[in-house]
Amino acid sequence: MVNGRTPSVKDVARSAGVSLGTVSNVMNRPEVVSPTTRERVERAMAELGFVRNESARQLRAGTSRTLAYVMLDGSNPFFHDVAQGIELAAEDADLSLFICNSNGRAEREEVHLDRLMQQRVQGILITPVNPDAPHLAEISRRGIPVVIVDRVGAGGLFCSVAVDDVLGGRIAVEHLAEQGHTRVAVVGGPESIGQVRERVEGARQIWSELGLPPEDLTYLPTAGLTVAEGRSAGERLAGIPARRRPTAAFCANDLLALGLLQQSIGAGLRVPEELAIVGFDDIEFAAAAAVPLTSVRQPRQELGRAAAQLVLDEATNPEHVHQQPLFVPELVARASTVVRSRAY
Amino acid sequence: MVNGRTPSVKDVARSAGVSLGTVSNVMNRPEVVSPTTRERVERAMAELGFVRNESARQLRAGTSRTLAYVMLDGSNPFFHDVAQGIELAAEDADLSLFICNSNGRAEREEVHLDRLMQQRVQGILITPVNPDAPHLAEISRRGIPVVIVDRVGAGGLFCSVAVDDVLGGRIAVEHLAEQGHTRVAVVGGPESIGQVRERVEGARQIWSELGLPPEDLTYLPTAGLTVAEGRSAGERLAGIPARRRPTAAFCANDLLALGLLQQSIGAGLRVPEELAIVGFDDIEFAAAAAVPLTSVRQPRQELGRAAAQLVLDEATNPEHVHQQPLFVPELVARASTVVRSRAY
DNA sequence: AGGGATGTTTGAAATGTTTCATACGGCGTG
DNA sequence: CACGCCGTATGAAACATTTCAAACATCCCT
Repeated sequence: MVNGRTPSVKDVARSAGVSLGTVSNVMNRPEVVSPTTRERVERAMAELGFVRNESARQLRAGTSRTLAYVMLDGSNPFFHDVAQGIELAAEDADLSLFICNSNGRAEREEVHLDRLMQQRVQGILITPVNPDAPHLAEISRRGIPVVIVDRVGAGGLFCSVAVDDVLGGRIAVEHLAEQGHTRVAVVGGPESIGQVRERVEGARQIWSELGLPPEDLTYLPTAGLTVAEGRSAGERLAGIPARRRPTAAFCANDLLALGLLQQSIGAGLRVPEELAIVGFDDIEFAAAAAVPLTSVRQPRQELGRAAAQLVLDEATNPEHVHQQPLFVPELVARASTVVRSRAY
Repeated sequence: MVNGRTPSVKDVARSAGVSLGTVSNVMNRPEVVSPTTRERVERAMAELGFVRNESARQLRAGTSRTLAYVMLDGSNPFFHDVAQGIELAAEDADLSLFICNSNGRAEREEVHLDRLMQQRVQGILITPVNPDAPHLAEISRRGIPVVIVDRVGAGGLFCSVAVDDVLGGRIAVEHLAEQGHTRVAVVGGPESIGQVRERVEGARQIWSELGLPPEDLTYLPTAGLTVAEGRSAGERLAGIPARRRPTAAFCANDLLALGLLQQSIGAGLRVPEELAIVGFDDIEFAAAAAVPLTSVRQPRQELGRAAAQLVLDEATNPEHVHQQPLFVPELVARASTVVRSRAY
């Protein structure tokens, strides 16, 4: 604090009457320095208000102490739950977590990845706009561990942690069929989003396996996975004549489902009696909706935690081999599909 | 890429047949280098796959290119909207944003702040557990700009950006009184949270100014600002005999309000006829609830953006003076307080 | 007394940038 | 032809750490 400049190891060394190396040892290998000098150095640090300069440390040591997560959609609580899981794992490993948000835009994603490379982060977790984008492979080739979250990376190039989205679509629609529904809407889009494609695919699979006519599974495309899009899908649904209208809807995520739910109730439809609704992700607000939402649960935090562990393994274990664990989704039935007396 | 090591300016210089300084100039002052050499250098960079080492840059230049936001509660979408506003401002200034989450725990907050100091971030935005904590002042004294978000910093030590919480409490309860309610519950806690104290205070103020008897304003304390706590408050509310039970509730934030709404509807109460509900923050899920929630709106993104601008001003403008702008909250009336025919 | 062995401290080198004073090379002018 | 000027390019120093071989001190053992 002497002359405005923030003190460096050199200042601490001078003030404690030891050499540079000793100060460094106090910070990094306290066991090799004698208790008395260690204490002297520590006192000097406290007096001067010394704060280690992480840039210098990293430059010399060559290793950074941060992970990064690039999430796909900051307005979807699902991704924050994933981030929370990553954060917990990072905390255990004494690392910081840098959180970025691409908002679904490839060019934002690339800007963030560029910066992260410049920072030489230890590893990158990402829910990518497009898991096949060449820059991801490029980063990995450079030796920075990359783990894909909530998607399966193509060709085994990366580790990835995901839920079986096809299976998720299957169990959602199977549940609706079990409830006796024979006309079902599938709501989601755009199809450029892999998760959407697979969930819809799962719905179609089970529908045909159940021997139900394909024309009774109506696909309602949306321009995004937001509450507003859900409402708009609801309007389109309401426009279908009642006798042909689906009696149930499977939405590709919970935001859509919440929007659909709100619009339908507002339009006077009873849920689930006139329209049953299933979402996907099981975010906290699904259970908290006024008609609690049936949803396909992903283990959100666990997904993040597992991904973080993989990235750390890749960063530290020379014998690391890429893995692509698939979690099994689970249907959580609530009032939006089950008439009151039978719920729980 | 030659021998595994990532290439440095030196490698680029050698490969392009120029000196170190020239390569640096290409990156930092392209206008002083002749077009032909510039192009040669750029080609070399591309060929080698050069990525600038930010640690080294920062060490030498003394200035980092990141801001940080330490948020109070990662599970509340409100703070993510604030973060989004900060991010937009950071993007304009070509800075990265480091997002941390203290989860309301002072010791986590301190760990994060420590790390941020070590990184020598350009500025810190924070919604603190306790705005009077001495370490905040200490950081500021060291020359790192600190801006308090969503609270007013004590004693004008920092810049801060907030909404007038007392006023927010006033307009919420005034609105309920206008709707004819004469028994109102105020739901929120713990009182260690400043925002809660002030919102409750505002409610009390207007209640007494309206000449209503204090015993008809029931304070229902909660242990946190979560959906679950809102449900629990709902149970306690339902336990009050109908003729003494409040006919309206003002919740200290939207998560509480959503929980209360859900519990009440589940218990068969009609909203708003039997129980009117007002929340605070106006998060996106407030409007999306099955009974859209009346809420006191905070300009969430704007809050973040303004805070970022203040921190940047403090970081770059030597004549900076601390400011504490207070935004004016605004009541957004929806169906949870206004009977259908009158809503909008 | 000599010789390890052990435990602690030292000092210099190295990390990858940016900065800045200096050198260089033409070119127009006097 | 010498001079000064201007646009470019150079190279060494500086930034704050970590690392590591070497020096030093102490003690024990023969």
